[in-house]
Amino acid sequence: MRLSDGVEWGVHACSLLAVLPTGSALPAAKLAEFHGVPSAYMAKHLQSLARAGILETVKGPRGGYRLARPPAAVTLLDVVEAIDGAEPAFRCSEIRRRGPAAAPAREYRGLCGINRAFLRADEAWRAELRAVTIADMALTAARDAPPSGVDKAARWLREAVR
Amino acid sequence: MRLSDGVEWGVHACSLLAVLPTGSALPAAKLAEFHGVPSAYMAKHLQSLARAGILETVKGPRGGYRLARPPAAVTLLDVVEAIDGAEPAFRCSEIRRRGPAAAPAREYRGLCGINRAFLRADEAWRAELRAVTIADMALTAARDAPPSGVDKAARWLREAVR
DNA sequence: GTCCCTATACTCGGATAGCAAGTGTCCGAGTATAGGCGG
DNA sequence: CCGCCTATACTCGGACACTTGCTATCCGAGTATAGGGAC
Repeated sequence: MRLSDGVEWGVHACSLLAVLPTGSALPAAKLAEFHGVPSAYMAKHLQSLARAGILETVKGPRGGYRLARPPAAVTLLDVVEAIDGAEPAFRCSEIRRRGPAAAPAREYRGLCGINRAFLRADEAWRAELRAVTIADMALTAARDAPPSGVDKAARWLREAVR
Repeated sequence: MRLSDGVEWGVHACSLLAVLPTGSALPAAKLAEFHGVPSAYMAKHLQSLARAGILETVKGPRGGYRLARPPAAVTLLDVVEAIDGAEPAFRCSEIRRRGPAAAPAREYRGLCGINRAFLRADEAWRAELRAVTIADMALTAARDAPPSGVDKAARWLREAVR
């Protein structure tokens, strides 16, 4: 089981957009450059985020992406589901209804017990991600990063958003 | 993000092995037949479970697989990690250290905040799966299944383990 | 009748193809801007 | 000097190859068993 790399990029991108001056936007190419990742692929994931209503797009010159909501109103789960999809990791194929011991399908009531257990685990995972917001991530990143890094980032941002 | 299908098969297989008479074993082909899945592929996952010490193998005629521990001592997490691997779903590629705002690598102390958040979620997921055992699953399956299905399964098992 | 030996058939185990989803890239559609032109 | 128009360049957006890892399968190595033969 592996989460798409795009999720990591998406969270980082949103965290950077969270500290953007109000009203301004950052194009995909700049976001990719800042994180040192391929521009075209970053753009793909930003599109997913925009489609999900997390980012809003500004077209034309001086356009780009910006957060569509306050950073504190965007959870990690929002980003994960936008990029990776909202389906649970465990997908029950109802194999209990197959094989020689199977009963008629209509006699099975409720979900398979195994499925229920995995859905509970999935919900616990989601709850944890729902409790963390992009605002938290931006703050943590600023707090944890080396001072020289924060400084360079601020300088770069001023130049990029010009 | 998607969990391997083999995990579902593995849990079902272990649940069936949990109700096996003590000392007997069930070959991969029979386990596959019972669940209506391809025999060779089921065998592959059973091998993973055996390698992880969850199942033990009995070679030769009347051989097969059986649980290596009491069903209550095998958790869903054990099965998941045996088949799907134990690595966390989110893998941090440290992109914070790349790009124009990066500081020298040695200045970064501790894990990336985003990574920490995802690891917390991962741990919550694991804790939930660690709390459920194969014994629970076998019991639940027997309780939830239609009576006719339980009956057919018992009959089939008696015949298969012969 | 009992013990031993051998051939058998059945089991697991790892090495081998096929396929789907994620990874990475490109070019076209649309638009705010900047400059030039006319009034 | 001011307002309008047009051309421009910059942006996103979806459609197109490629690679990795999961899916599915096969045949070989090893062993408990069952049957036959000797004592």
